[in-house]
Amino acid sequence: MDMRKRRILKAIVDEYIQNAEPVGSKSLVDRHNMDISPATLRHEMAALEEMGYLEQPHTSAGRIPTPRGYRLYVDELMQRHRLSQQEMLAVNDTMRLRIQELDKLISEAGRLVAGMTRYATVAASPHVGVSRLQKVELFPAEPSALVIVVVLEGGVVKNKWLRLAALPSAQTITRLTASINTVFSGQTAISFYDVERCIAMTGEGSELLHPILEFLSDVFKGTEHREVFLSGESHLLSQPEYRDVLKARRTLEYLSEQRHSLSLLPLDKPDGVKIMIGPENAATELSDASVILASFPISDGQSGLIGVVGPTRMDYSKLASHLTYIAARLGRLLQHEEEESP
Amino acid sequence: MDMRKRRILKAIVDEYIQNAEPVGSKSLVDRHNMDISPATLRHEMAALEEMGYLEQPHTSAGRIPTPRGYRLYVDELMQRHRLSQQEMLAVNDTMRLRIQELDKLISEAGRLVAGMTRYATVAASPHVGVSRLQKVELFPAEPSALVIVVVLEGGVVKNKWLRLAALPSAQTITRLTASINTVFSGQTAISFYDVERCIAMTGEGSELLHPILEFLSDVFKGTEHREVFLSGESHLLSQPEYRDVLKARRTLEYLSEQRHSLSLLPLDKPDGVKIMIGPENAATELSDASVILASFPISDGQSGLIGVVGPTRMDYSKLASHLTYIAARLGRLLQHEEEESP
DNA sequence: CATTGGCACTCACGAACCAAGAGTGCTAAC
DNA sequence: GTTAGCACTCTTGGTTCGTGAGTGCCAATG
Repeated sequence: MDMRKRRILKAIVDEYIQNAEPVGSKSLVDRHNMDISPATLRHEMAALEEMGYLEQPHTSAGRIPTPRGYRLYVDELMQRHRLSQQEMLAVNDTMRLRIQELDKLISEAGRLVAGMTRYATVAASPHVGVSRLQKVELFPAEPSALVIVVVLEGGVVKNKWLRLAALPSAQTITRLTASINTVFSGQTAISFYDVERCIAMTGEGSELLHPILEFLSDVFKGTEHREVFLSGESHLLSQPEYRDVLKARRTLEYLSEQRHSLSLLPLDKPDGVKIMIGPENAATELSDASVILASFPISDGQSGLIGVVGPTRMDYSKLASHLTYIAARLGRLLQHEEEESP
Repeated sequence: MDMRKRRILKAIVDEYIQNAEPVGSKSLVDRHNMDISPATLRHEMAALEEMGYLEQPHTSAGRIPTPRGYRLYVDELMQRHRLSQQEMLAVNDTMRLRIQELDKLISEAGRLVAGMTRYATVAASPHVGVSRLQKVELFPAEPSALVIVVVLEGGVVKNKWLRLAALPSAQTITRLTASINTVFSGQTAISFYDVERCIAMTGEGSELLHPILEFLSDVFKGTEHREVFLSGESHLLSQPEYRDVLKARRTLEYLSEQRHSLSLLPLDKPDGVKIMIGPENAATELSDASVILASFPISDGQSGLIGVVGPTRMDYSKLASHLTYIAARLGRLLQHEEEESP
């Protein structure tokens, strides 16, 4: 594949990304002041089509890139978009969000990206996989309620509000906490044997164990899948490829229903950006959409994901660099909070 | 307004809600086997139009209800839909969701409603307004991290993961916890004076107070607005009135952007269902949409909201009863968890 | 042999037009 | 007060047709 073909392909993809219209030989020559004639260009375009990088929506229309064309484009042709000083400043500024729960932070980051890129955005909490219990804490909170706080290794904190007929004594609470922590610290699930042991160890008040351990079990189960937050759905609708409501609905439906088990998420390269173009997506529902994902480290090896979803015709270059920057910033924010401001 | 007109109006609204098409005199007579002729019906329809309950999209089309028509319909005409045994069972079944954090529960409930009603759904956490601090708890969680847990009266629990260069001693932590609780328990905000007092009381280790109190302040601020969760957005697109992508986008944009300050939410009747039809919505962006909201009690006077958004042509009767039932169930679930299963 | 101008051909798109169908208002008769 | 009849209106869907952007092929050229 010679140099000229590459330049032409790049020009076509760039053009199509901008205008969303099949690009023809004449208009391309005009706009990109190339030094060849439309006829020559047509030859080359026919060749590129032959090779599978371009296609025609119908005879006698311009060419549009195939997924394979986009692939070559993102891998080799596109020039890396660099964030301007201004853009970086804007990110940093907005990023100074008040961090609270991890989940909140992540969903908020998704919203931020949606706002900045004007694309539909997915953000996912870490896939904790099996996560060890670090600590359980109980404390009375109201005349007749107990708050259970569960901390897992890696930063996940869950709590539950437990209403009771009567509040147990301080002593009982201490004993409960102690026995639960002794038995389950470092565990990754609740076994029948451990429950027995815990009941025995607790003695009086052990009837309270039931709801607490049930909650603990839910927490363990909950960490098995990542939680996925969606935002900026409306931006999908502003893309011309989703002018057809039915298509838009299908995509949106898929995104919001498969939220839980989004299988698109395996990200191998630890820190890189992953781009999935059209049919490269595992899900057939997304076979005419593209997904760009970036991961950000949260703590010891676990990482969250943030990315955008849109039509295959998307501004890969700009989005990739935006996502990289934001993910990096997010990772830094999460790992060394104390040194937050420069 | 005589009885017959009311019956006719009801029939028209029912019909239009089902079919989404302007209803004409002939088809109405056929389908609702009325005992009058189309011509008479036309007279009545003209009268109803005169009164402002009906309108024509264009001359020589059938009639559709005006917002005012819908209003009369929901206030006086529609028969209350009663949930079937099956439907109730389905609700209860799905409702047996694992309760964790309050926010999660609420957003999950929203998703549930979206799935059941096939409408776009909003769910809002309680508008706590000024909420008193009940308790702050700190505990070490990792070699170099501290988890802050803040409990407010009314059931809101917030936590934050605080990374530090070095973990303070157990003693210091106890002292910090004690002084914070002493000074701020029952408070609704952080005053400069209190901060001073707290620092003095803590003594050694008081440099840790800064990030903790900052978080506390964020929590106080955070409770000023309700948090709003959106789900089932894609259902909006399946309504024929949103076949126009532009309109759908505008509505969706409004819903997801105004999430924070949704001013549509003041609900006066404590336990009832509130229905806002078209222009009755404060927001002009929703002037051709309807909103049905139900509130559910969370604890002492505070309540959350759950509701659906759709075109003015919505199945008010069914939705209202569904929402009522779900909200009631939710409230019961939240207030007496222990007696969960019958 | 790659490049280019010329030419005939194709196809989506929008405008204009037309027929069918559903619905209306009005009027005169019951 | 109710109804049948009638003329009229307006949307909807299908067809036709011209236009324009684009193509492939070919012959001529450096």
